[in-house]
Amino acid sequence: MAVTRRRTYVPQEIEPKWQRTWVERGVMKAADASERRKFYNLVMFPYPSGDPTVGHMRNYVIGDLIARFKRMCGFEVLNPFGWDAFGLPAENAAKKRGNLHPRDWTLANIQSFRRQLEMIGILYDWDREVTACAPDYYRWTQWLFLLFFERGLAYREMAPVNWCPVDETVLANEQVINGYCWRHEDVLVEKRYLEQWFFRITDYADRLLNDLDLLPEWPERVVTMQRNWIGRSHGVEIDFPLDGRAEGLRVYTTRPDTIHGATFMVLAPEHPLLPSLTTEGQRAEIQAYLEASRHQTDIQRLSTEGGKTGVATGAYAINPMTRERIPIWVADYVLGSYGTGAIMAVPAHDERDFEFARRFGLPIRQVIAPSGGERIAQDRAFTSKEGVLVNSGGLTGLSCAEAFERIGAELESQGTGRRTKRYRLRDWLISRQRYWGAPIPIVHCPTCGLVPVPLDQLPVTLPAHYERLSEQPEWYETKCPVCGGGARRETDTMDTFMDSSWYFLRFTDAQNQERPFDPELANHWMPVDQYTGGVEHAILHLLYSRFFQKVLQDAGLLSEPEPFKRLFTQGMVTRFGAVMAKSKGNGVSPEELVQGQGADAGRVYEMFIGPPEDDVEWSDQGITGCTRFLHRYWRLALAPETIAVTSTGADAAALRRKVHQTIRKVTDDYEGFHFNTAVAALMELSNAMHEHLAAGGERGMGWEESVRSLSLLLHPMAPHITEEVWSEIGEGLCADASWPVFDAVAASESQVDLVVQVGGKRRDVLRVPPELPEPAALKQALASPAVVRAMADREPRRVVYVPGRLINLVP
RNA sequence: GCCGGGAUGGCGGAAUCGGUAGACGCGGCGGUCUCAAAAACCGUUGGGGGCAACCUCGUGCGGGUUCGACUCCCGCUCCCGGCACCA
Repeated sequence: MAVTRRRTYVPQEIEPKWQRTWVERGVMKAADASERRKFYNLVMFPYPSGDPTVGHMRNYVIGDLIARFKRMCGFEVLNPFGWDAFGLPAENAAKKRGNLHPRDWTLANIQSFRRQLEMIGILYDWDREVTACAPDYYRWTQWLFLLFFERGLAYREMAPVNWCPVDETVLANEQVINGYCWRHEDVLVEKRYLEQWFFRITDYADRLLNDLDLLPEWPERVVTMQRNWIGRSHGVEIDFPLDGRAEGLRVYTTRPDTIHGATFMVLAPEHPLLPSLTTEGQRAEIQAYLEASRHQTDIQRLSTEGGKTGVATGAYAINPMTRERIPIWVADYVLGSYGTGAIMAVPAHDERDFEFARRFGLPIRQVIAPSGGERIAQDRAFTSKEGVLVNSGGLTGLSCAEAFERIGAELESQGTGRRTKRYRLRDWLISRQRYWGAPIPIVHCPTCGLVPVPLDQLPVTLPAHYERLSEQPEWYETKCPVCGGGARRETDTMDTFMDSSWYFLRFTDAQNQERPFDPELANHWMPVDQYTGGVEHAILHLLYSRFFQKVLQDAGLLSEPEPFKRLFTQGMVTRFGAVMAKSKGNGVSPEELVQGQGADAGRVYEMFIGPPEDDVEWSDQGITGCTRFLHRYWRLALAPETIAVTSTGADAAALRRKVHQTIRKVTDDYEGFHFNTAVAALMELSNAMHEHLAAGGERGMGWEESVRSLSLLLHPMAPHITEEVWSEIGEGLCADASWPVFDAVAASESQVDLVVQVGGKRRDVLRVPPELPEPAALKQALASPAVVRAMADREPRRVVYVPGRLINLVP
């Protein structure tokens, strides 16, 4: 008998069947031409490691949930997937396992990863799959490089760069964390002076900063991190005359208002004027200082906190406001790479200058005083801008802001300075000296110089043989595309962040053989409506992608200024206190989950475990609550007759009310990413349904509505079990069904709890209509024995009444 | 050091335009079923007091505002994340 057969819920018996059905029916295929409103849902494409855990699956479950939910709400959903498949881990793994090729390792991982996604029921439009290491993808990455090159945004320059001695390649600034390599937390990055490729991201600094205002649906902290990373400051460049020389010394300061307090100057060790400024008497000491600082890594320079070092050059500059002669020092607390590499030091109003002046006995002169006239502490710098000028000649008495403008204007009219801005952001170093990346499509010709590879010769494919490109002459020896003479291919590859900076565009037109994408299709689908991924990409990937979007907008290929409309950053999953990973021995694999509790229970649990933006601790027994919930749902939907009637008095209107309250709650929670409370609401509904049956409730239309609604609301989280139930109670696929419609009338309560307080303390609860008028409420409250006792013959001096919530009698 | 986020039962967490603190779940306890156990199901579960109706304390700590504070304000402690000589 059919009923007997389906009395038990066995996830392994139904899950593969529905996974096949969804694929056969093309459930997640996105149509470019559709009557429906588009919704571009994207999860960050992963680097395909071999052993994904349920921790990794968390954001794919979130993405799948949103995609399924939006489809049911009537959107044409684009929900694609791909692989960030270039990069060093593949090379390192290949090296470790002998003669394995990075490509083979990567492609095997992709297969395994994809299988695990599929077995937990995650659907994508696989027709649009993108693989960064495939020639038909990196061909277009190279195409985009050449676009940047033509637009003057890619350049080659000798520069001191960050070098990771383990990976044997350079790193972008963004990939250096406190002086350590981002991939090896115990490996110090070295400084090397090399010729490298850069992207002029600093040209876009203002737009990258200003357009953050277009992103109200990004997490505040990500916006803040980007803002700080770009680090725009407004200041003034000032030329300080040098004593006894014609040329000046240019400095950058954000505090020109403190110029009367500038009692010395400091040059960075790299400053070009340093050798010519150094006097004979100081030369030996300066040489020794430079020698010492050159051998220091960044981390060592940073660790000199609490003890700044420096040497006087013997030269002097003239303070243009006070006409004083002030000494010029060299110190490595001034960076050669920021501003002009030289500063005016105002020890009274800058902590670093203060510390330096204290150490070397240089004069400290206060020129700003708190506006309130308070005395300032003598043992530290007064750095507030809320003050007025003192000891500042004709400017004395002005506020800091007024003085900034006045001095700026004065210097500009004299031609000795100008107001300007600076950024912390540096140009993006994109070249890497390894094998497993997209080759930079440039040819070095001894006669023609840097020659871009013609577009019709793309892609410049990687040689089949796995070895550093610069070691493979048979690959890099070529002919110049312009003059035909002997030439050499660029042997650097591109940073993998290049691949991920535009993949979301390729998804809109993944099969295009003529161009990276058709602008019309890209503009149809873009921007990404919902982007979900880890916070670890808050700066790097998201900043680079925004940069690409803007460059392509300038090139006329895109119309939107920003690629990602709404961003969600999910937390990590830990187990036994550490981030879940196969290598740490604390991972739970998708296979284990599917074979144990089933994909649906795992998905529901991942959503229920905690707020999705928080890190959460996986609990092996915590999941049982979700398993029980699914079993209960199964029994309610398919075998309600097995639930024992233990009382009478079922209320059909109450059930219907609960159903509609749940529709509203779950819909709002899905929209607002409160998946944990959505699960709780569905559990509540199933509890109410169970009580309804236990109280002898009938199983007519109201009951059916509750089963259908619960199935639809649960489907995005637990698609297999709901699909199986739907095949018994509904038409077509549950995945294709429409989202339930909320009925406000059905959801409204005729009677609500009214809390009665006496002096702010809860004394009783009354069942009353929600809009009960105050006099009636007061009358009922005063009739309550508990209230009579608490009032103790006193009269209410005051009554606070909030209809539908509480009445508070204040004696 | 600076910026941001947080602290609620045994545990994960709900509830923040100020209005029943602890939804939902885990675990615990008691029970049904069973030869027994598991599973499932039912009941119960913040602390203290009381036979009970009830009373009382309780959202990191100390103050304050309010009829009423997990929620707002002031001052702390601790935890997490980001940045860290950017002039």
